[in-house]
Amino acid sequence: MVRHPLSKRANKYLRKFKKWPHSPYKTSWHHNFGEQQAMQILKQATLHMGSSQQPQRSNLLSTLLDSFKAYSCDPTPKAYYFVIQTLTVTSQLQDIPPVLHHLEHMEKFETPEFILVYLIRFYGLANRVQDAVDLFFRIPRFRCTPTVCSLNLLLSLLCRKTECLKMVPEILLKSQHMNIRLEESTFRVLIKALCRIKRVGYAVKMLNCMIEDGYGLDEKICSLIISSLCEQKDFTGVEALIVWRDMRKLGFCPGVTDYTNMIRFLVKEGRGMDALDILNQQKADGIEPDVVCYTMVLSGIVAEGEYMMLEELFDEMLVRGLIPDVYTYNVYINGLCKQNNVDEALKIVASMEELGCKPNVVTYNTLLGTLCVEGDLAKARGLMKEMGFKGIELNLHTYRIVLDGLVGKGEIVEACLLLEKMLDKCSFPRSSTFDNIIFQLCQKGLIAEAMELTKNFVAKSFVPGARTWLALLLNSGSGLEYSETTFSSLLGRN
DNA sequence: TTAGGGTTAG
Repeated sequence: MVRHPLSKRANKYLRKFKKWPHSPYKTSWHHNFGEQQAMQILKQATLHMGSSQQPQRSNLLSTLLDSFKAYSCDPTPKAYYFVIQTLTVTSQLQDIPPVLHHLEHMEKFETPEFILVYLIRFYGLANRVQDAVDLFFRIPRFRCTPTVCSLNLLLSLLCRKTECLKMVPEILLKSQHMNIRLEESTFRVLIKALCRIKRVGYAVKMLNCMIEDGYGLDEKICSLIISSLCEQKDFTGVEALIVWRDMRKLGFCPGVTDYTNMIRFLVKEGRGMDALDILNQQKADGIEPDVVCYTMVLSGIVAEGEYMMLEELFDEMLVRGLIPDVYTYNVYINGLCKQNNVDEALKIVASMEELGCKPNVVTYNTLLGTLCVEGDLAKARGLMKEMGFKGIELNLHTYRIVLDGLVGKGEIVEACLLLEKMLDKCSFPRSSTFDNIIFQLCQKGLIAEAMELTKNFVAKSFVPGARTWLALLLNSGSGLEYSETTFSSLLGRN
């Protein structure tokens, strides 16, 4: 049986034929249904737009308006958002202004900020910074109250590019007229940008301004400044120490990460004793430094040649109950080696093994380095054998250290054997070392061997230095009698 | 809570 819903014979008890006034629920349902249908049409239109041979450009706004009109509904913010998203994703940027114009002049609803935030972000990331700025200032015209979200977004976009930074002060000033209250997050955006463009001094000034404005000291911002300046390559240790001191004066209580960042930075800058000072501050503040902090400071102290302090600090660490690991021992052993005290260093290796801490390739490289510089090749050979027994693989450093030791002592045959092992592993010597070996081979009249070695290394894309070519040329029987210096100047190298 | 830290270079 076919039912005719509108037939007069329809069951009068059916809800839709009741003669009650429309309930708000029913109206709302109808309304929602209409909006959903309109959205559906809109979405289908975009699907066709993508697949059609001739894309119906600039029709998306009309489709939006028509589809809602067909269901007697007003276009919703959601529909506008959909249109704007589609236009950005499909790069139809020229169609965005009419949509915004319509949204501004023809609609009545308060445009949700996230729609404008979306577009501002899109413009910013698409290198249309001016469009982003214009849209930001236009926000109130969409009956939308701009918040710090939009402001932070715009500022972070501007801060991405050095050339846009000059716009920041104006934006900040105008945002005050737009009644946007700056928040700590805003300062964080700005301070981050300042740190990135290496204006940490200004970042600190801004921090001072925040405090003067009654914001209270923000530990997160302080940490951000510390970590940012520690990442800067051309920031000096002295500058870092000044910032650190100033922030502490403002009442900053550094956390373990801040201490670690600072110590690492100072050590890298070659300021081991300043790093030690920071470590002492850390202890005084009741924050226990761990093995890693101690190891960093120890290495800084070794680099500065403060060996007395090395002993003292190593002992202090043990007294505090910290257990040194292989990194710590390696630093300590390096300190002993720097004092040419290899015997004591070897004792430490033995004792660390007793304590269950296995020496590694770095431990051995450190020892080998000193032995090779001292010219004690017998002990160096012994250590290499030991590495073999213990299954510690030689790495590039090991080869280069030992190779230099052999060359330095004129052990050219052994050096060549090691070079061949390196060749097998594609580990290349420093070109100066290689040049030296070739030079010495040639001097001994082993021209064919020198040629062969060079050929094999060059075949693996190794680039010898000028002295190799010079030695081979001078000894290749070409009859050339240029002096070595003439060749060097011809090749532009020494 | 986790990661971070160590060796060469005339």
